[in-house]
Amino acid sequence: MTTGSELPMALRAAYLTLHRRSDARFAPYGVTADQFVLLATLARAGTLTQRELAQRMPSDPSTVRAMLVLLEKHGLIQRDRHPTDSRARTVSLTSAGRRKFRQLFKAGEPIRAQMVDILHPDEVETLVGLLRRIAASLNTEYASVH
Amino acid sequence: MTTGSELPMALRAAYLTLHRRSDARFAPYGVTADQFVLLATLARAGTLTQRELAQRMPSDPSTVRAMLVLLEKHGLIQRDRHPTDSRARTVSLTSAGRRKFRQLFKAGEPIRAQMVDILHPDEVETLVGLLRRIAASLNTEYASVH
DNA sequence: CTGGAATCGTGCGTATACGTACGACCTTCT
DNA sequence: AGAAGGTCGTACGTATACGCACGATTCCAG
Repeated sequence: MTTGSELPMALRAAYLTLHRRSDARFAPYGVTADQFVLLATLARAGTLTQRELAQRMPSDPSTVRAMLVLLEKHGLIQRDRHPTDSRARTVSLTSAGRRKFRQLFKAGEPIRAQMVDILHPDEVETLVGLLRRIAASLNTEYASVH
Repeated sequence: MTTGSELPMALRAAYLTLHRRSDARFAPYGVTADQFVLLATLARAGTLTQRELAQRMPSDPSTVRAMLVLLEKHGLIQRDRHPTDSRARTVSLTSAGRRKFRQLFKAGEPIRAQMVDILHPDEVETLVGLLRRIAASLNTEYASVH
């Protein structure tokens, strides 16, 4: 209400709605919304360690691992030993993964378009900027009194 | 990138960051961020059916049910038979639930404040408005060609 | 007032989101 | 070199987020 709850609630509602729609949209391809995010991140970056991938999603490393195990089983990504750091594993798309990503990107187009169409171009830019400021701020522990 | 992916990604990043921070903040009270949302919704509305509660969160009814089973076990909410509709069950906070909610609301204050402090008041209003338009739009199936 | 459609809650299966603890390995400092 | 401390991935447990199918009930059309 008159409290500061409106922003968090609106953020939650918007995200969950987007997530539901995306899941439904990608389901016929046997892929989830979050898997799409992972594939998109890899498509952009090429090869990453699991850690780097998790940071860019952004998601927890242990969550990403579970997703990778699944996606590897489905043949969309591959994990190899890191050339110099034998703790790490590198992750990249297979050619099947690249192909699948292109399909998904097309399939998702209507949703992205719908989000953008109801806003003016300026508003999109504003919104993205505000969201990024929020995320950046919430990632810092906000040095309290000491 | 230059595609429409920025908005969905920024929305995802902002929400997940908020969710992590909130979870960490509420953990000492034995409550999750989503449970807080549920309690807050009940605190505002009083008594609701499970269905109505799910719509307002907004979450899936089966998700809400699982949360209610947990919260009931913890003594924070109670479920009773609906007076006129014997299919439905009504949900409301117990007095322990109301007490807990007041604590949580205070505990969450710094996070809400942090979100608002880095924005001008106008920006907060703008952001909430934009998020609501997005959510509303994505909830409608966007009548395609026919 | 009766038979079909819609609605409520439940149960089950899968995927995500974390936190935490662990072993293996790298790095750095002495 | 050797020890201390950090980092990488893994494994496990819990909570959410759904979809789907089911039985029970209510609602509505005829």
